[in-house]
Amino acid sequence: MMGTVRGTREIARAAVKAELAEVAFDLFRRNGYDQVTVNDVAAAAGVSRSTFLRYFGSKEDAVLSVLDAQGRQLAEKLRARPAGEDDWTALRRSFDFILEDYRENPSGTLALTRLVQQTPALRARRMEKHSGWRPGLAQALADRAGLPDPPPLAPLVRAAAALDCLSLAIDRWTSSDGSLDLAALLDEAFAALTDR
Amino acid sequence: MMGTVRGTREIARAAVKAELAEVAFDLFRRNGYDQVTVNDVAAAAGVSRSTFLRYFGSKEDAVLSVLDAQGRQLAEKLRARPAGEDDWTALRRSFDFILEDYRENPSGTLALTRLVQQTPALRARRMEKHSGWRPGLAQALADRAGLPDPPPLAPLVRAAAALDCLSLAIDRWTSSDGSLDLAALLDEAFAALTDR
DNA sequence: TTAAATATGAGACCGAGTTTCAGCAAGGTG
DNA sequence: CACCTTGCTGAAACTCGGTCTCATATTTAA
Repeated sequence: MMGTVRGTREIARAAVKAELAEVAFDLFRRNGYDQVTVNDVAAAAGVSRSTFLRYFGSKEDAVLSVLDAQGRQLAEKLRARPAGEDDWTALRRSFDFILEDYRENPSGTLALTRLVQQTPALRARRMEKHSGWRPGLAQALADRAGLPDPPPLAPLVRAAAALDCLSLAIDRWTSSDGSLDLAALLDEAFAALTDR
Repeated sequence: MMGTVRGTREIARAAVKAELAEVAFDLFRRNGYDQVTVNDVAAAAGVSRSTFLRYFGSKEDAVLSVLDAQGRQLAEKLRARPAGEDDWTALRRSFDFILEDYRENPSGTLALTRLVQQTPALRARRMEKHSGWRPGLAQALADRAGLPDPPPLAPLVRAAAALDCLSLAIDRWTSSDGSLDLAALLDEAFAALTDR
């Protein structure tokens, strides 16, 4: 399977979007999410309100649009796990690529997760995105197990629980200011599910 | 421990609130949540917009304020479970009182869960409420197990996973138009967690 | 060069939610 | 009975996020 072909147009769009996201994030972090209006961000980025809202469907997405790619990758990673592996191990291992981001850039990710944690609107939106990942992950689990369509409750429940482990581990890591080991926290969370 | 003393004032307030909720629900169900404005509901209930928004902090809460009581009761029920019981059984059993509502009034609960399922804003708000229940349930589990403060990840993870079971089972039951057995679905969901 | 597609900006518009203020009914006190 | 306090209500102004429309570039393709 080939990577998606991206014209110069698309690349330019992505660059602008990244720029806007960074401007927005800096403002939010400095002055607080609720204190900064969409107008403020647009003005700071030298762009109109309309344009800003065309790049991000909502104010929250200026912070959380990174998660969209993560969700897609996550389903891929899960499908790439060896066939014999049990659900919990497969789910846990498919999270590894996310942990890399946190390991490579702790200060950046910490700033972001802190902002999310402090802002109810962002917390809620993150949960929505996570819950949007559930069907894809559940389908991946069902396919791996050769389950009939439509899949029963079990894979959905496991996907949901695993995603909870991820968010809860990240939240705890954030609360510790990054001093705890995120991978260990995630293992601990999964253990709470698999140990009797 | 005695029940809370409620003056006539409080009772009147509760009655008005219930009346408003019903008017709102009927309108939402008939015309769709997004098509009905807060003004519409207020007018239909013969009350001002201000008053409506004083009773319910938000439009969503006109539908979902019932969950607030459920959350409080849930923590109580969990604390009332026998000491020796394992976490999963205690969590599962503490959900029983919720299932009673569904058994007693299937058509009403079906209409409500359908509305919630069809409306992204309501789905999101329900998730927020559920996630707000997690700390209370986790604390109850930690207290039962005699865990030190602050509780580790495990009880939080288990509370979250159990609540996912509840929502997923209810959603599946709703999708089946109430034809499946909700208690069996909930058992099935929990089994996906406890079975290896 | 021309024509079609695409990105931007501007402004009107809608609806949720907050805040302020004024009126009003109920209940207690002298 | 008159008085005053307390709390509920309605009206209106305001902020802000999000949608929609239209006009105007700017680019790409033919």
